[in-house]
Amino acid sequence: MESLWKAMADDSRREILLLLGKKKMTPSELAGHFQFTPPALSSHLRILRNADLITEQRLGKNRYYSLDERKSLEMIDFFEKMWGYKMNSLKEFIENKERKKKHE
Amino acid sequence: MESLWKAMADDSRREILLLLGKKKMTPSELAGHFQFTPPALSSHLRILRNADLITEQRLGKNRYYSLDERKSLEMIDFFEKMWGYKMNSLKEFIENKERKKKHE
DNA sequence: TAAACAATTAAATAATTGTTTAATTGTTAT
DNA sequence: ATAACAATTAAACAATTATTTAATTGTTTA
Repeated sequence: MESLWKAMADDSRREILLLLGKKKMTPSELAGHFQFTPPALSSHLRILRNADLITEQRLGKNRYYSLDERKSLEMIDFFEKMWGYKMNSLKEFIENKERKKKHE
Repeated sequence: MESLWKAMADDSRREILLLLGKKKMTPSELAGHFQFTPPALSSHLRILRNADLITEQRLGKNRYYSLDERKSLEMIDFFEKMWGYKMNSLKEFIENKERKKKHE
């Protein structure tokens, strides 16, 4: 497992992404939203991390995971090829948002 | 298998989508681009069809498959939730293109 | 330093998904 | 009707992915 698309294919992983989109969380905190055993959750987080969909930040005992925004561009690129659209406006939108974040 | 995201997760299926985006094709025609046995290809086409990513049109002995554009909206919706963006401009873009096609 | 905690990795098992071979359905042409 | 073709479905098998239990790593606190 390593592909972006395979990482997105799992229902629970997409839910994790939605949760991490709201705020960064530790695995323990995430666990409250699912039925997972800790290793199962850990495995999903590793898959999301390998796909660069989330980033990890270690702080003492805890690890904080948060959404890594860069990857959506790659999927948008696929839609662009698929439909032949030029989705530049969307790409610029996302890229601008990223640039803003960096300067916060 | 039935989910949109699982249908998208397979590399070959995404390639099929790119090919069908260019023009409608029969399975025999598609087969030229892959190593699949006919049943394997048929299985992928069924998965894409169940996910409403492609449509089937029977014509005599042949079946023509083509890209069904409606589904991309559902994935865009997910990105919208995930990033909290309002992607209305993109949605309108796609919806307009659809409306145009209908009147061709 | 020892105990407790957060989270992971490893190894085994369970579940899902993909591919093959064989048999079937429906269509055209002779 | 029957032969040939396009594509599918069914059933068995192969491969991949997910989940569990057990063991491990690193961090804090008593």
